[in-house]
Amino acid sequence: MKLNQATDYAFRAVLHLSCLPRGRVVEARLIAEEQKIPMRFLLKILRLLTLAGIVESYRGVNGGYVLARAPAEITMLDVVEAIEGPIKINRCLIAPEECSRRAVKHCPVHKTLFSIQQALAGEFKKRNFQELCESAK
Amino acid sequence: MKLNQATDYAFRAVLHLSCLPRGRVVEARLIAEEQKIPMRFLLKILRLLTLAGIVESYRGVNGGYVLARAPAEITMLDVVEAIEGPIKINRCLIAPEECSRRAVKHCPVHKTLFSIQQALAGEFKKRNFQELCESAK
DNA sequence: CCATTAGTATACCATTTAAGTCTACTTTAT
DNA sequence: ATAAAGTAGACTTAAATGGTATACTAATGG
Repeated sequence: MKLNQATDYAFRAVLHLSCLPRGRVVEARLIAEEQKIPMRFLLKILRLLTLAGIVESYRGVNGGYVLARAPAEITMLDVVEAIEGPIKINRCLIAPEECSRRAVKHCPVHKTLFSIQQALAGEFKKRNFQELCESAK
Repeated sequence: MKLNQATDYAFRAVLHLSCLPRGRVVEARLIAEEQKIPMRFLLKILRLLTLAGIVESYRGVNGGYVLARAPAEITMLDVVEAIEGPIKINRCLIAPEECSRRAVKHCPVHKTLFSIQQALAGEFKKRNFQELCESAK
């Protein structure tokens, strides 16, 4: 029931970018130093954020990363899912075949967990990086 | 961001007991068979539930487990915490010393995660085993 | 056009955690 | 006394986590 360290780093990296003037490209190295994230590990995280369309990357001299859209349009859920994939709090919700048919049919636990999962996703979705950046000031 | 398999088993074990006539003592073996939980593993889980005061155990012939209180008084949060300990979605909330002072002071991420954590715990707390048992029928 | 800077792609590694099993022991009813 | 049932804790295997290393590609600018 815990977020990855990578997700925590991702929050901080996206927050860092969110607090910069819109459109400013910044190298991974600077984010790593500023946010105290191991450089190589951060690069992996930034790759995931890029693939998820949260940031854009530029290679070569003067390269780096920028937010792909306005901070207000990026939620914590976007970031969590970019790093960890869709939120699934329960094994059976991921692989229903792991539950015996009996369990699935008779066990209300799974239905309930699903609704809790939805609520949790909703909480992450409520928070965007413009707000986060404002409360950082 | 996922519950342990053990927690899922625990839900099912407590649900099983919740649906029995009040005060009925039942051996682990029966729960294991009925709920398709590996016997030895279930025993470990029941031990945790016992220590948490959710079930009571009786040793020896005709021994087994009973709920320690009414199903309506047992929430999913009780069970989650019995198995996994207090809900902590973020590393830094567990071990604040792992965050640099800088992060803690300047980073609104941690404050936000804490409020999400509270919401999540609230969701688990809302659900009790009387309700679960009723929806099992 | 090539040297430098910066991101990309993979493979690798060490630790920790999860899930489950094994052996030996204690308690209790009959 | 014996069999049934829970308790204790060491042990095992596999996967996930967190991080590193190596080699590559792309872009810029002198």
